[in-house]
Amino acid sequence: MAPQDQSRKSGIAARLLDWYDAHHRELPWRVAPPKLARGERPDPYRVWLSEIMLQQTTVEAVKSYFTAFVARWPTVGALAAASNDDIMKAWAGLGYYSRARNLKACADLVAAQGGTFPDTEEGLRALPGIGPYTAAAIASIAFDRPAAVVDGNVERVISRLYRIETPLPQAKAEIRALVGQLLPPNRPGDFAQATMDLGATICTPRRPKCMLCPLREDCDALSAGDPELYPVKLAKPEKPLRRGAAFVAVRADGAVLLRKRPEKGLLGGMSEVPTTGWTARQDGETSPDAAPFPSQWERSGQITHVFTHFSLELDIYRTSFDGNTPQDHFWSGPDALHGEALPTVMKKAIEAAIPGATKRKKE
DNA sequence: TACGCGTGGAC
DNA sequence: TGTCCAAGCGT
Repeated sequence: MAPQDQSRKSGIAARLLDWYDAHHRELPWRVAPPKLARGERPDPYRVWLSEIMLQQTTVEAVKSYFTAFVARWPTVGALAAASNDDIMKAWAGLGYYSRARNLKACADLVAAQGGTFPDTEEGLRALPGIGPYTAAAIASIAFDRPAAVVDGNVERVISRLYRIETPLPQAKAEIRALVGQLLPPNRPGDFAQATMDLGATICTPRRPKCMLCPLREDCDALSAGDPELYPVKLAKPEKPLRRGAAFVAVRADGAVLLRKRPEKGLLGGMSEVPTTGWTARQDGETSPDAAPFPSQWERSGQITHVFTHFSLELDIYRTSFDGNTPQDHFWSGPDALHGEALPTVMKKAIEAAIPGATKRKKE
């Protein structure tokens, strides 16, 4: 690298760290720079837990889940001792449920090693649910390792800083290399968090606040006047529409009939009301013939829900039922329903049939 | 490499 | 409204 390039890069890192010292966000899982300077270290368990929860998930959505998890399971050993079912219930609503299954698998492995997390990128990368980003994040934030942390924020900051025309995800390798060159040797964890904070608060996807940016003098895209055009991304495919029906059976005591979904795949390991398959769109009405048992099914509305790769329309049917419990189903009483491992789409379905049923009871 | 995998908020 | 997108991972 030419000397002037090296000088530019160390300047960028220094300006970013100065900005972070003054403007970093206060987050429940974060140890702020002043405490780090006094020798305080982050708890690797809390760093790991927060990073898993934050995968493709907003900080605001994660906060209450993180607080609840660490209050209930303060250590990785406590989490390993919990049941899969309790963890799925606690995760319900946060989405991407394979994360919860991998969380438990990872906790079991770490607890079996004495409760100590690996302190290298390579060691962390071998654990379930920990990919390139999360391994680098934990290694740098919890263990002060000089790792190149590249998430969506970093991709955006770097692609604007260098006005990278290569579309994502193709540009990822180039971005990772640039981050590696920018990385300051003394504060890798703060550098990673600073870049992410900058991306989340200043270098935002739309209407970035360039006038407030500590890197405005360094930014190629700002110089060219078009920071919002970066990062360049490939067009996304259209979302197909699928349709189906969901069946809400209510017992005289208010209990709702549920069953458990298969461990793998969409909403794996979560609970649901019985439904038909979710097929490509068909015209016309669904019919109650596909219900788990014959009954006086009454059409009770329709819900729509949008998943990552398809939209779903479910016709909702309701019935009162007091016969035998169908095979592989179970009843959840009105006091238990809000604590079930119900994904949001299933709460919507139940709410359409029994308004208020999944809401937490008032004390 | 490309796809499957949730949810809620911002605009 | 629809569209984008948020601290990605597993296969």
